[in-house]
Amino acid sequence: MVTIRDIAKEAGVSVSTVSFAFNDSGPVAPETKEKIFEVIRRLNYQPNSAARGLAMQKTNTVCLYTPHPGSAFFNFSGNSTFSDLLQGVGEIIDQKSYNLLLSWDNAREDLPRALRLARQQSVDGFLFMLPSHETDMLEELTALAVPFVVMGRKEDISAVNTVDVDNFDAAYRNTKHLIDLGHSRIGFVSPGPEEYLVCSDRLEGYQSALTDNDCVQDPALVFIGNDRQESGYEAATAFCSLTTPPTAIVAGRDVQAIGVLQYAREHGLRVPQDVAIVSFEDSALAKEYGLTSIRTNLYDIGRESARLLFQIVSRKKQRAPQNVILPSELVIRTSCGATDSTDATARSR
Amino acid sequence: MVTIRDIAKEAGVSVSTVSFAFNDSGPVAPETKEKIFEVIRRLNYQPNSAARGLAMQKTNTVCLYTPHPGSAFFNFSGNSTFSDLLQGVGEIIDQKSYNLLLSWDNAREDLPRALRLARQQSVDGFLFMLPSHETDMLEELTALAVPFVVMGRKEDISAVNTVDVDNFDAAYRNTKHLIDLGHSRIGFVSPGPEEYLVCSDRLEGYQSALTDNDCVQDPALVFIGNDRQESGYEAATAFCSLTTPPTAIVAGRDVQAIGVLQYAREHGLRVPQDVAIVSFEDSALAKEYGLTSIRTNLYDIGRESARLLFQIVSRKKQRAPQNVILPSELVIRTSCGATDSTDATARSR
DNA sequence: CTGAAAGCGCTTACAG
DNA sequence: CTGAAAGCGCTTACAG
Repeated sequence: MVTIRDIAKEAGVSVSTVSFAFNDSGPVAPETKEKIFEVIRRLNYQPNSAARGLAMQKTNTVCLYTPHPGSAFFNFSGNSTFSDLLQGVGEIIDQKSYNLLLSWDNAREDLPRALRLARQQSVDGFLFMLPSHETDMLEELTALAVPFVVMGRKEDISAVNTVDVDNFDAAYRNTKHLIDLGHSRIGFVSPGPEEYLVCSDRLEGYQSALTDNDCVQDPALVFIGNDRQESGYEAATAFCSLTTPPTAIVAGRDVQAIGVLQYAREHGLRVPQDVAIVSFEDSALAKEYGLTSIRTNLYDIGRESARLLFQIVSRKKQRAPQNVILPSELVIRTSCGATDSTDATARSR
Repeated sequence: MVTIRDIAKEAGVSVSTVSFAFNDSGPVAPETKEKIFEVIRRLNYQPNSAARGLAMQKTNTVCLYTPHPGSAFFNFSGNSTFSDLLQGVGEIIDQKSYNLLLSWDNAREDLPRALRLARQQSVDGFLFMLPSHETDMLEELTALAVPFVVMGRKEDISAVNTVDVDNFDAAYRNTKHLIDLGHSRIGFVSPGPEEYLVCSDRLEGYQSALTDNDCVQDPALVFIGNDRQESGYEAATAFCSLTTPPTAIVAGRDVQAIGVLQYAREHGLRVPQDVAIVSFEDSALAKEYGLTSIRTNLYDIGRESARLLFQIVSRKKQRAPQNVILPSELVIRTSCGATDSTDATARSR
């Protein structure tokens, strides 16, 4: 491989001059600079990143830390989760010309991978996509003064940087919206297992809205779903087998809402007249099926997290951690009955 | 951060001895070693990766190079593509304790990102997930003697290392299977745009099977679909509006097959009696819906590619490139009519 | 504007 | 078995 010395020799200048020219970090005479760049281009020179990193104490790469790729969480919010998130993160990474290290925990190892990477100074910062708390790790990272931001939790561990949509609030608003439309018996489909913060937050938001508005809190009206359309269908089946079925359903994610719609269609239930539906995500599906849904975009979370991380990385001195709450927007369509609705099921496909 | 000198000082030995002990790369007296490790543990020492990389000329990271995260290709084979692939790659990466750099092309830059990374010696090798040929880049990489393997193409550019399932063969067998069952008018739903090798290979396999067996080749029987269930539904709609609809359909991917099933159910067509269906992927969906499908697992491709890459990376001298073709298996279920079929639509949900 | 030199934190012959 | 020293390829004060 071609090194800076090769360039210096070929251009007849010193190594430092080449460095100054290449990085535009020192005064170099125009003609000298020109000559140097001619050689650089001719030899396809690129500075060795390890050498540069060592000298500058900087890697130019950030680590996106996720649960194991095979885990359910990885694909958590439906089809596009991770790729949406990645797109948001990638946009900023691109912009900054950084590298992205993708890492996850390895059961075989004692030391969390992120900690090792931090101690090795392999990356300049971390973006965490954590299914649950890992307080110890985050504390050590803080102690080491390694920049990081946690994505997708609303917990006010105000000691760390976080970016999230307020899932509690989103669920609260979703539910409240149905209540305002006159519903009081409302079913809830959890987007996934309760261990996930997203899920418990949404559940709690739903419950609080009910409580605050003196509505029934029936455990039979809560169904733990997953990322498959089927789970929405199953939830609807369960709800409708009750003596008093709910008149409205809060689906934890758009695919589940589709499952509910399917059930409704197959069983001659009109939406929203017989059952009103609201959902989360506002994915392409929501648009297609006329679902009222709350926009909780992982793309935004990815982008804002990355932005925040770069802010921290580039700051010299420590600052108080930031807790970014992304606005979520209730997008009203036909499935909830708030508009002078054409029947949503009629849209079929 | 704690350096090797800190350890040496604290343990009262030289820096080289610490290095020998830590890496088990030289003779160290047992007591010395013990003392050293005590200090290492106490101070949470991990060698600086840039320094180590510079000294050893090795980064311990490989790059998974993909189209831009936002691109359609990224999510190409349906829901789980990338995460499946990643799981396969991740498994091997974990095993080798390597790092994974995720990279993609940036429209704003002239130089392909992979080339820059290679020249910078930022990674030890590449895993390419390319939608199309990038011959120039691959050639320079070869010239630079940078190890890489290309995933997901069957082109016999035998000059580079590749890993793929034989999509042509898979489509051929899928189609032949239907022909053997007595069908001669067979529709084909492309899994995506024809520019993608996967798609053109599958299309050609389908066409060859028809030609070899004297079946009709009707352009109206080829529908270009995408990664959505709807495209299967639309294909079925198009096919059934023909004067002579096909009696069997080769769906380019499982979700499309589901779309076809849905159409069949809604229009009272029995599967496989009225229309037989075969598909690709053998995803969880195929199992659930009793689809006959060809197993073309991206998990396998990821795993085998990573394995091959590590083989190359660890080899000292260059060897002739390998072209790995992964076996694909035709999994017969009820949708094709080969078994004494219970009606596949009856399974509904 | 330019260059010689120290230093980033490791590894690895080479002596002892 | 142990240590002093060179070297990996950069950057960056410091002199000139």
